[in-house]
Amino acid sequence: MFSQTVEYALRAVAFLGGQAPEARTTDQIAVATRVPKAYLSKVLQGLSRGGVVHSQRGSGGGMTLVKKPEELTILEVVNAVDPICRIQTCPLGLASHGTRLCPLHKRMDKVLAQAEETFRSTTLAEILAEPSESVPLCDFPGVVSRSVS
Amino acid sequence: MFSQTVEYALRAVAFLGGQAPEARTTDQIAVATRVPKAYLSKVLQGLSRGGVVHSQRGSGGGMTLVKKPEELTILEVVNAVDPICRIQTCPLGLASHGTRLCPLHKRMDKVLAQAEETFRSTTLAEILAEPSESVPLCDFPGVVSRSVS
DNA sequence: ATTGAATTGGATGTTGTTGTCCAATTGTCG
DNA sequence: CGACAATTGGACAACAACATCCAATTCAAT
Repeated sequence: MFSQTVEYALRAVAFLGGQAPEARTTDQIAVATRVPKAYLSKVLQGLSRGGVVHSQRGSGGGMTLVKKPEELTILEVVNAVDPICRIQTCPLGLASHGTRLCPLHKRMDKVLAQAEETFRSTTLAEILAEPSESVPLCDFPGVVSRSVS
Repeated sequence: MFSQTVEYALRAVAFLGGQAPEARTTDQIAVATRVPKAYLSKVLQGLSRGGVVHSQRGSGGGMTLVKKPEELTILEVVNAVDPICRIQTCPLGLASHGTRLCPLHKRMDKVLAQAEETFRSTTLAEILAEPSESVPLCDFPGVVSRSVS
């Protein structure tokens, strides 16, 4: 139900958020998140255009989060690469349905609305801080995920 | 976020539920739901294999719902053609994560769980009966959707 | 200025979804 | 039985998603 692109984008952001504020290279992110390097670069381009990450070229460059984890919602990440598109009008194009959705599409849109809300109300910081048996992207349960550099 | 296949399947089922219990031909469904005929036949095959509809060949044949609308949930339809696949294990394949999801994937799975629940708790009958400005698949607001035959 | 590190963009390949077409099959009806 | 109606299955085409590769560009550091 979620695209690979979304999955990859969230992993990348989770990694960046768990690291020191210094820039991380695409290669570093790819290794840590187990995402194919070449494709990850495309995903990161999307995140960059969407204003989620900042990219810096040249030696010492790499990717950094634009916002602090406390201010970055999952929804922003998702929407940057694969926007949740609410059902606005009748997909059948029935003129009479206009803006009002029929009961069927109301249910489908409800699911989209729930997804939006769940993602909007979750910040990256929450995900990183949440006590859990397994830390995001980290192979050692309960261990604080910190820089390897 | 939803596949075309799911959209088409739901339209087809909504149409069948709004009709008399007699079988409806793929052509009839295609016209009524504005779904490409040839592709619809594939979708209906899926619904048939999934036990949602029954198909009858030959003259006078066509598609019928297996269950009564009151007993058919939207989830059954969705799962027949494009199953909602919950996140069971860590997508990174980290051994240590095992069955426990990290906070990130917990959130993603939560959305899937919400979708499942919304669809599970909605029957076709509810969708057909719900008072609305626009009846499913019907071009005339407020008009009861009934057989054209 | 030169070198090396890093992103960027384009071209390309691969796979899955969507969609079409048609012959074969199975059934009803007269 | 014969004619017709309908699904079934397979092959195929178009397009988007996923993925790879490489040359060009940009920038820091020396």
